Amino acid sequence: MQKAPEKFRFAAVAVDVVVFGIRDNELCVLVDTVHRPPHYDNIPGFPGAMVLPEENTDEAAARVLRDKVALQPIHLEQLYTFSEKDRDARNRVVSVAYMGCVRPNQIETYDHASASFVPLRSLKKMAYDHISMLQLAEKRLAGKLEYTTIAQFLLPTHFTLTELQNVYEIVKRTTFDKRNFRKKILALDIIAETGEVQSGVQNRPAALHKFVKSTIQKIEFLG
Amino acid sequence: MQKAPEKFRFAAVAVDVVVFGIRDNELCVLVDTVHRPPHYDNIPGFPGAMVLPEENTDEAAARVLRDKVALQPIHLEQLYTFSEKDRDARNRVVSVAYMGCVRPNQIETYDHASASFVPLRSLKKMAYDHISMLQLAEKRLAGKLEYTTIAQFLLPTHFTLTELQNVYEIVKRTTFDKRNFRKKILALDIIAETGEVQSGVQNRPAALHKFVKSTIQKIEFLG
DNA sequence: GCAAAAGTGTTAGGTATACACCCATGC
DNA sequence: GCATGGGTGTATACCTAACACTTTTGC
Repeated sequence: MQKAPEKFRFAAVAVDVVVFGIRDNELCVLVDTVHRPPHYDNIPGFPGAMVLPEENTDEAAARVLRDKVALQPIHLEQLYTFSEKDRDARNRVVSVAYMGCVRPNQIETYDHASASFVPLRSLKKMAYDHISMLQLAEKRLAGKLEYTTIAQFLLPTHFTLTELQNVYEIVKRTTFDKRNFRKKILALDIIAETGEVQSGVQNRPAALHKFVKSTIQKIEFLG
Repeated sequence: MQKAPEKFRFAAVAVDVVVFGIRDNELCVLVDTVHRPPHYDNIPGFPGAMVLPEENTDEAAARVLRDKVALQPIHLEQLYTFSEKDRDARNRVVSVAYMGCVRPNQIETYDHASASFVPLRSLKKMAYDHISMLQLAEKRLAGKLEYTTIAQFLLPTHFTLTELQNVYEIVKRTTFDKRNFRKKILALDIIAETGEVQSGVQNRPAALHKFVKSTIQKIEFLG
């Protein structure tokens, strides 16, 4: 594959990845530390990298997570492309942003020198235009809960109905009636009992459920 | 603004624009003629161009329509970014695809040497990966009808309720009961009577309506 | 037996659906 | 007066929302 003509190659194509996960009943994102004097001095930013000649942007997003922050997200999808001329003060970079999800155990065991999962509310300033990315990603995630089974990627494979309801309540910043939530979600036929129950809890153990399909599905609008 | 380092500038960033409009009760898109031997020999493709140093991709998409096909769409939004390594056989091009809408009078009066509005069903083969873009854009448009007021951009500013219903039926490839459709759409309080009626029709003239807000709004899910 | 979370039904109000006829206009 | 599309109401089924108590377990 040839390079494009020089005059059109003023910009680099990058990917940045917003990875969501839930910890301690809070929505968190994975941020790395950006240190690029003189513009950025140890400020949080999403993991990202330039796209390489031998990969497309999906592959670049997966590589960034694997190689830069040692993480394999359970779900990854394209979010939006950010192309403002001055979004990177050093030179022209067009960034294809991705959104990902990880399960709670991936957060609990996560350990990295510079990157970590932090609650959304703790992020006031971020490098580049990453605050815009975060806002858009959060909206997209909340939206997708309503019409897809994306919630499964923020849960263990086997989970209780209360845990599932918590995902909805945390991401959508609202509360639901327990009985109505269960009726609605069970009527969709997207989850099934595993037959197992919780262990090691001090109260009545809840029945464990799983998503019938392990890939993302469309569901009927779930307020 | 500097250029990015040479090693990351192997790709060019392009935009391609999928413009929808309705003519003769059919959903049409604007296609231009791609003639790039030896790969493409007068095959339809969406208008596109390389992004220039002095613009972002939104601006590039607007410029492409203005300068290449002499069209000012009434609505334009980012669709998806296509980055497969071999999507352009000549060299590496990452394309940020946009979706636009035009009103019927813009189609009726449209006249251009190489570009034209054609019904979707007439497009079997297209240049590059433009068939994928078209499929995604069509799905996005149908989806957005349900939860936004995007339909307004496919209609004259003053329209009849039947015309509005036709937009939904054509794009979603289905039919609705007239009374139920009207009840639902009127209950949303997004459209108002203009006080005018149709003229020059052979039957009872329909009342003309308009969208209360001329920008795209979120609405409650409208099946 | 107490603390903690799990699990479960009913009712009422509102929404969605199915359905058919009369109206206004131009020719 | 006829052809054409415009405009309207009701009854039923379904879905949604509000609401509180009993069960099971570990300690």
